[in-house]
Amino acid sequence: MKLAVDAVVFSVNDARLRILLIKRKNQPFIGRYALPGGFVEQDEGLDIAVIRELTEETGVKDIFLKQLKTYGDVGRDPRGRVISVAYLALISWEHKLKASSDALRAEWFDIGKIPSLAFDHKTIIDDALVQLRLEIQTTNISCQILPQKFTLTQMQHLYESILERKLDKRNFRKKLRELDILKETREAFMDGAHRPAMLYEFRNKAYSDIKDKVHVMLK
Amino acid sequence: MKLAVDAVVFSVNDARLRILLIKRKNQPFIGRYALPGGFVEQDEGLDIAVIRELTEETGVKDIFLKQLKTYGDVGRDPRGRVISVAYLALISWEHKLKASSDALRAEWFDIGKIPSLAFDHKTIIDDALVQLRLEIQTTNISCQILPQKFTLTQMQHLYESILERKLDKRNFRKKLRELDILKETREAFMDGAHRPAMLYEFRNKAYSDIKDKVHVMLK
DNA sequence: ACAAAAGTGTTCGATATACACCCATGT
DNA sequence: ACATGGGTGTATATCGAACACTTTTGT
Repeated sequence: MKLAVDAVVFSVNDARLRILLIKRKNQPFIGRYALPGGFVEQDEGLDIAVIRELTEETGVKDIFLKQLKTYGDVGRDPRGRVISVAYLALISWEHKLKASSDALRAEWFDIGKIPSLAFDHKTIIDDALVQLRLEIQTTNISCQILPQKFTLTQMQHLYESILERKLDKRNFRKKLRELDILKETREAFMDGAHRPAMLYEFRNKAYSDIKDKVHVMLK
Repeated sequence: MKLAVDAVVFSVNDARLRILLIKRKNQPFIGRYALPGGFVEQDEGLDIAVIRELTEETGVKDIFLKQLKTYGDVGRDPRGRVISVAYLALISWEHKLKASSDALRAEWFDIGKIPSLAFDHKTIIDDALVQLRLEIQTTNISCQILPQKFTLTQMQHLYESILERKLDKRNFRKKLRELDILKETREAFMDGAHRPAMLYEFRNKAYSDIKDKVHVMLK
């Protein structure tokens, strides 16, 4: 019986939610894409193992991790009994891939354009998305996936791509004002022939519930 | 490296939330109380393993199970590396303990009067309570812990003992009416020198989100 | 008659939702 | 001047919270 960890790594770029996948270079499922992950060592904690694997395989550092669920079906790995502890992982597009040795196999996919995957990894991603949808509505978890400084439109697009629905700009901003979790920087962000946008940052980047209440970010 | 499952089994009786614990009869922690559970067999799924262990140790059948979290700290078991997948388990007081051979060691404790526990089981219970508090506010999970037929006051007491706060009777009942998840039986329940209470049952005992929305049951 | 829990509606404040126009910039 | 996305407020509807008295039974 072997114990593995796998990470569903999300990031956002260009208003689209992205997921990190690895092209397998060993059997089984050689050539197929899979979640980054690997076996846990004998004297290694689970969280440590995920961090190690992500660093090895993707060069990514500074990752927010949250344990998701453990997958232990008997037939899930053709090599034999492998139990995998899945993690939800979030990083900002800023500090993705410093292209370590092994990292070449890591590729970002648009959520919704995910290729056929090895093992039960599609199921794991589906579960991760459900969890992410819950968390983004009830916690300040988006601070883990947005860049340090961001515009409110970027943030709204992140919410929209995770929730898969349009939100109302004025209501979204009003809610953010009430929550008082952001602060203005005095910097503007320009990316086209239009009025520059104010850049914001989180007052507190520690993961926490919003308003210590079940709470919904709305239309 | 060994894989175990442990279950945090909740039930409710006499308006108090109860938890099922086992007195250990082996080292380590001999004589201490612990969560029911045990090692997963080589060709056994996780869910199957929990059901088997619960049946063996407690005689309990017909249990609602939901995977909670996996505990894999290196030092959590003095015998060596043991990873434990924890489950939230709910049963109605009706079909608890048919006293199987091994079941004698199983005892129900009032939540809040939990003795000192083996391993990291106290942490697991704390995590389970957080999860249960979330679920009872957003799903119809209470159908898994209430008896088949129950009074609204019994149900309210269940909510109150899980949420650890008083709820308002009229608001609680109004909300239940709006949710339309219960139906009246035509039976009355009597247990003292007072007006008899109507017995209700769930329209649908399948676990599901309430109103497919994040939703709060209130004061 | 009294004690004890069951049952039942209304009012008020807070929050959710819907919605349209002006602003600053590059070309 | 126009095209593009940035930025802003108000009115209505829905939902949450507070609150007290009558009913039915056993003793």
